[in-house]
Amino acid sequence: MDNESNQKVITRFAPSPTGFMHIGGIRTALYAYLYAKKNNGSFILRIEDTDKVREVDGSIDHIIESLKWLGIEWTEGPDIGGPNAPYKQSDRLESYQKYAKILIEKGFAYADPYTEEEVEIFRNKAIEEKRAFLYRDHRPENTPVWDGSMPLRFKTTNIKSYEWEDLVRGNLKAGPEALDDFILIKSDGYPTYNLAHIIDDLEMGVTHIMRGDEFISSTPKFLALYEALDIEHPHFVTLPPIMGQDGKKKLGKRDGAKDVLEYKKEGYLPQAMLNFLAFIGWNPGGDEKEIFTKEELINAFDIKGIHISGGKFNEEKLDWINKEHIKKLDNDVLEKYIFEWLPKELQIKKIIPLIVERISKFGDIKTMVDSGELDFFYIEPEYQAEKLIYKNTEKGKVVQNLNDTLDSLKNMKDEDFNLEKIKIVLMEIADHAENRGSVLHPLRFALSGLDKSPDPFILSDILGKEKTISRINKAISILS
RNA sequence: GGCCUUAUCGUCUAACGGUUAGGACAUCGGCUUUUCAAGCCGGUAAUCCGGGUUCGAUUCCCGGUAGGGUCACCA
Repeated sequence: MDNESNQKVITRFAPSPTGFMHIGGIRTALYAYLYAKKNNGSFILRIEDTDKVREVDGSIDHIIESLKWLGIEWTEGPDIGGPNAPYKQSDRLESYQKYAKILIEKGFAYADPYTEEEVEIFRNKAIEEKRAFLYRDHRPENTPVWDGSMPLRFKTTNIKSYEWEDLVRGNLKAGPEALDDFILIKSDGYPTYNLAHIIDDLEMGVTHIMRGDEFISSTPKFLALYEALDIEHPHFVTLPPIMGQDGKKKLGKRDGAKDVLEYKKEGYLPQAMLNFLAFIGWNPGGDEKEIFTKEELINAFDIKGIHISGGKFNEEKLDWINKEHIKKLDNDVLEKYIFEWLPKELQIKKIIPLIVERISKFGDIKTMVDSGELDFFYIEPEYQAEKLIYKNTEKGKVVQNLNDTLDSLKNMKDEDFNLEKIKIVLMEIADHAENRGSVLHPLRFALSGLDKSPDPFILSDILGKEKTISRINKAISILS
């Protein structure tokens, strides 16, 4: 346990319901979850719905569905309640009001009489002059009594540099420029993130805050607020950014970050996703092992292994991880997974072994379905004649081989037409040919019409005698 | 622009002053098999640049360069 103080670890994931969950958000949730689990602590799901303009209907359900799919389970949250309920910030307005009043009384907060437009003018002037915008440069001398109709701002009274410890980044510092009179309560009565998250973390006893590096810059403001309230701050755990596939930009909703549930639709296993996400920005050290189950991740997780620099989202690696997790599935689980993805026409027991055989090679069944690898079963394949030719084999020889296989298969009794017997019959012909490929390749192609496909034995078995024979006939006629 | 911050193969990374700089994905080559694939084996490939500190720097310090973040009545 790397929790020094023997205090129970309490982490939280606090998304705002402004749309879908993307990779970055999920990864933050995952680390908070893993750390809490590792230390037998609590993991809180808290909804930060203080921005009523940006709120998107259905987001909360979507967030919950995303986390549940991945198996990231919370011990307290809006759907299950808990000792610190409620878990939606819009239901906690009284708390924020209470602390706002305390701040006003202490002289740490004041009403902002400017309109948004007036502040905007100040800001634009600063941008024009290539300065950082600071509201406190424009702080009015005499501020009105706060009646809730105006924003309430934090009053920065101690302009100084701050230094603080981050469990990942070490000692961080920022100059006085980072301090400003930020808004605590908006004119619509809702608190800003700045105030709300600090009050909630305090009331919920959060010990470790996992969050992205975009919060480093605003940490001095939070530190000033912690000081004003005379409370201790939780440990800061800054996570490295996840960059987009193309390389440069931090992965965000605007830059093509996908909804995690999209990955579910694409056939990725939740455990593969979890494994992959954990490894963008964290590593247990050592070599070799890269495939981890959720339990193994919990066991291995350590804040010391979190990286400081960002990593790119690499889908090729995700594909490989997914493949490895598919290989680990028990047969009955795998069958269930396969059936979920199969088109109705293919939902027959007999095809399962074929797919089981193929799936660990392709990595995911969605790819198999989308690439048309399974269409051969109910759609007669179309292909170019030359595709039937194996390497340098003469055309006449190919036709002859196809005729030989056709005759042998025709002669099989219907009740003998099964995988085992088909294999014996076909291998008999193949072994007597100058090379096996000249027999097996044309047959495989005639049956599937695919460059990559299962072997001709299993194809024949699944298609059945009638379809197998008619497709061989078709191939012969194409070649003649 | 101010402030903060980062930097190892193409990509994800290991290394906690001393290694032939290791692994994985991708790529390339070989082997094997029942065609293709898959599998197995192997190869190519990296410490951003310049100064220090040190007997010795990927590792510590400074500067440069290049990235990222932030400067909202968003979180």
